[in-house]
Amino acid sequence: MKNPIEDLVQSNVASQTTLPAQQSLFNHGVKCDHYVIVSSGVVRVELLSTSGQQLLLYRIGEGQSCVMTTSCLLGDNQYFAQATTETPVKLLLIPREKFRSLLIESSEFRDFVFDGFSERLSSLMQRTAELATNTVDQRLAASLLANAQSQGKLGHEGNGSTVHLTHEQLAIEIGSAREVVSRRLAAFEKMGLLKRYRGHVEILDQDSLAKRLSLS
Amino acid sequence: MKNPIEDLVQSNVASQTTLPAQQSLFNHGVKCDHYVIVSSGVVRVELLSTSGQQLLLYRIGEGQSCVMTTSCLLGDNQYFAQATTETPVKLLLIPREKFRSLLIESSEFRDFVFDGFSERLSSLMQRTAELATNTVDQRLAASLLANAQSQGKLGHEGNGSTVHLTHEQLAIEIGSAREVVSRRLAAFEKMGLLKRYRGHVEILDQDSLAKRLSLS
DNA sequence: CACCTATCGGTGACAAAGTCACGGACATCA
DNA sequence: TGATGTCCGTGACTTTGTCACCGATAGGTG
Repeated sequence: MKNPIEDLVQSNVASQTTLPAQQSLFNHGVKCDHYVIVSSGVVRVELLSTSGQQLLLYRIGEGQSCVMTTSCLLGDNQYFAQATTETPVKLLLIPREKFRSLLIESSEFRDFVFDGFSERLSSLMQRTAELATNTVDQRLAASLLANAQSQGKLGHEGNGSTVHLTHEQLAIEIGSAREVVSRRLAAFEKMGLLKRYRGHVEILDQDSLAKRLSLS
Repeated sequence: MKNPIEDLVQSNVASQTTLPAQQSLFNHGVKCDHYVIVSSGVVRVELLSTSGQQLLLYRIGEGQSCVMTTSCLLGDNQYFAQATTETPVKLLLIPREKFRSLLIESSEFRDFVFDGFSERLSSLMQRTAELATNTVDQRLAASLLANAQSQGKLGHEGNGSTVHLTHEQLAIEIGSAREVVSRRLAAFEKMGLLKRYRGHVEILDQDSLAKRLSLS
């Protein structure tokens, strides 16, 4: 399905904004009176409990809409989640009234909005399932593989890759605690799967790591 | 917000079906080519993992739509969840084509559909937050209070109430294991908060139970 | 009634994960 | 060359989950 974003920009229906990285969305004028689409960059949505715990719920990538604000547009549901920019982000803003008329006029836009809801719901359920079902080892291995950036150093050492996340960040990623991640990483290192450094992890054996996803 | 269901029934746009309790929705002809609304009764949606674990995600009550099938209508997302009737259930079915045209013609219907999505998303996030944040004791106490049915026996004993759930069911409800629930209930009984019986729990001290929701 | 069977719940032993309280290592910057 | 803040390691402990097994109870059925 094609998203109708470019059309909107060209026809001046949507206005654009830019935000730097590490900014909270809801403290910066992006209120609930606009429909919001991320046109470039990544926004992370995470829960934060009263005790300061964090848990990553999902990310909003390029071309995806911020469902939370959409909900605000339509119902009056309260959310406990916080949205933060992970990278510099460009946003498309569509005023509430324009949003409503677009829903009526454009079947493509309607499908786009529904699809956003549908995908979010699906990914949230999937995430919940992973958290409830999989062990810390499995989730950690999955996160390492997902965040691995291959380091093709001039065709040399084709299997090496690095994860540029702190233990703290990995813990939020997989819904666990920093200490637990540290210990499991230490165990993985002892098995020769990876090497630990300050601020990043070097993955040595992707295949063995991948086997941990499903097994035992 | 008023839902436009009655209109739909009267105008013969929606067809009705009835299902008994404890039936899986997806094995009974309710396929993804209809938009589904629960007009009476309760449907529970739960995850089930490969190892047979269960986890209650949410319930669909009267006047609410089944978002999962809605998603199926629009996108092609896969779900790992299973929907089961908890009580006898009446369903309204709207064929896919009629659903699409309703979305265009009726702003009320459109709002209703969006609201369904929005509520689900909200409740799912809330549920995830509870599971991730609260302890077993807190969730158990909350579930007991939520499922307590007051037993006003002719104005006598105004504080007594009963929860007609097995330990197993309570465990699914709060996302824990049967044994854990048994042990925590035993502890609660030792504190004089409740009394255990086969198949149900009698709550003696609601106030003290309520205090466990937030504290320590 | 006696028996069978399925469900329900209790329990011990253990494993996995989370929490608390440290302290040390490293980087950055004045 | 401190001073500070972030990152990580670790021990001790609590909470929660898992496994294996058992007895108790309810509801049939001959």
